[in-house]
Amino acid sequence: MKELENGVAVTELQSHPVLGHLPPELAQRTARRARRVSLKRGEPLFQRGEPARWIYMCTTGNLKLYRIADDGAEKIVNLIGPGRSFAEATMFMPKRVYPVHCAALQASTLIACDADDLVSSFRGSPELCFSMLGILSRRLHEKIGQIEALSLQNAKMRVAAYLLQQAERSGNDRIELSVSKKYVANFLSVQPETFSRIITQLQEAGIVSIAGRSFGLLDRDRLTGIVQGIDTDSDRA
Amino acid sequence: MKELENGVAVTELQSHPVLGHLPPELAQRTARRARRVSLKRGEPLFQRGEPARWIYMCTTGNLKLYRIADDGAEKIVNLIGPGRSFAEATMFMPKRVYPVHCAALQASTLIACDADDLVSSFRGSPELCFSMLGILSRRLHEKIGQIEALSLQNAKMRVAAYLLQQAERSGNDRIELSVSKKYVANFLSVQPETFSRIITQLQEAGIVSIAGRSFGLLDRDRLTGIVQGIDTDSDRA
DNA sequence: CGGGGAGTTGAACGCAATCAAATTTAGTGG
DNA sequence: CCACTAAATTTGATTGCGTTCAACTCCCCG
Repeated sequence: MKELENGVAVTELQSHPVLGHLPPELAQRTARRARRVSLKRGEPLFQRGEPARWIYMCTTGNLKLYRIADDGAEKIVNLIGPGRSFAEATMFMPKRVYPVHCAALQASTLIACDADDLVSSFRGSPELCFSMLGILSRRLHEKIGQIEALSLQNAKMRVAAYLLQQAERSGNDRIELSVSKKYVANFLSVQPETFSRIITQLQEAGIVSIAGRSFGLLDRDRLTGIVQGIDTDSDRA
Repeated sequence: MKELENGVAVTELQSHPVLGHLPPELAQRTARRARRVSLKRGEPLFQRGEPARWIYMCTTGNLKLYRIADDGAEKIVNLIGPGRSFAEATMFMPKRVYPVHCAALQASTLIACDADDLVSSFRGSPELCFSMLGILSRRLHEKIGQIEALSLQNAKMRVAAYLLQQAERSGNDRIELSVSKKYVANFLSVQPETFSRIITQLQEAGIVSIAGRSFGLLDRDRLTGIVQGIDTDSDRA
């Protein structure tokens, strides 16, 4: 991990989901105490259980937040891309440690903000607290969605739902995976082989087109149907 | 749903995870605007998507928070018993609606607090915000744990982990399910049949004793071993 | 007593994991 | 920029865990 110069431009904090709302003076101080961090591909940022001294925002690259089972198996809980912040929730936990591991999937750059300093900023500002409460409840909601998906949907449904979600995000019918299929598969709790089989199956059914990490949505309706359990394909010669 | 008299005793709010910290005057007002609600077995409290006008604390009985898939399958996201509060996160969501359904598993009584009123109380109090932030981050953490468990652990591991967790909670080696096995099974994302098979298997291996909804932990170490993937039983004649 | 839900047990099926291997792609160092 | 190596992806074959379907018992409560 390389820590570059201390301090970042105040304007850079503007795009932060939470810190964008800091009043000018606090934004100043926070920016001054912030650090820019750059990670090489595969390099870890922090370990689970480690004291959470910093909270982060990704500026370039991609990261994974993950857990490791006793047998060494890895489960990606979230994939983080540019503009996304993470680890803020640690600031408010009784035991202030990271609840997951974090590592870079590609060379990445981040902005790190001092947690202790921010906590004191929050103490004085109900507005800030509210935007943070909003973010946390949104994430909680998101996790409930993930749990539901894992429990009620089979692999094909989860993949279909993911593709729809990604298309939603980009606005058009093109999907560009920012990380390798292997990691997307893990995030969806599916083996890479299974993921591969499912997307080729979707391609053969004319529902999507695939070119490396680029996907094209050809038939959004049938994809929606799959998510809803109305699976009318794949059963042909 | 039966709504009894308006207002509850201030002392009752003391035991609330969040509202226990309200300053005296606010506690007064909140208690006055609160309602006591009683539900019959099976009766719904709210639906997913419904405007979240109230937040709740369970005083007696048991409730389920759940989602419903398109095919009608139900997934319990949380089981709520006496002393546990829920739905607070809705207060801070951009769209203030319940993200899950809620229904009573047994005749239950609850205390309902007015959400709008509370939000304004929070606006003035960073301390309250902080305790709420603490609760939400804790729940977020908890959900991450559930996701990890669903992805990395098989059915037997999840059951074993649940038993250990329940024993942890009660402090001794006795576990008393407060709801029927059916619901526990659903919460663990396992079919009732599978749950039944697993616990009889654990019983035959001498790891637990079962009497209805009462369990006794006979061999905590081997149970821990199962969670960690070191499964040395069940493979015998 | 009778009805219904809860729980258990048995049998068969099917989805997705696992194992194995071939092929393509991406990353790295010279 | 090329060559080399490691990683990613795909395809095929096989296995097994947990679901599903079905039948039966138990027990609580009306």
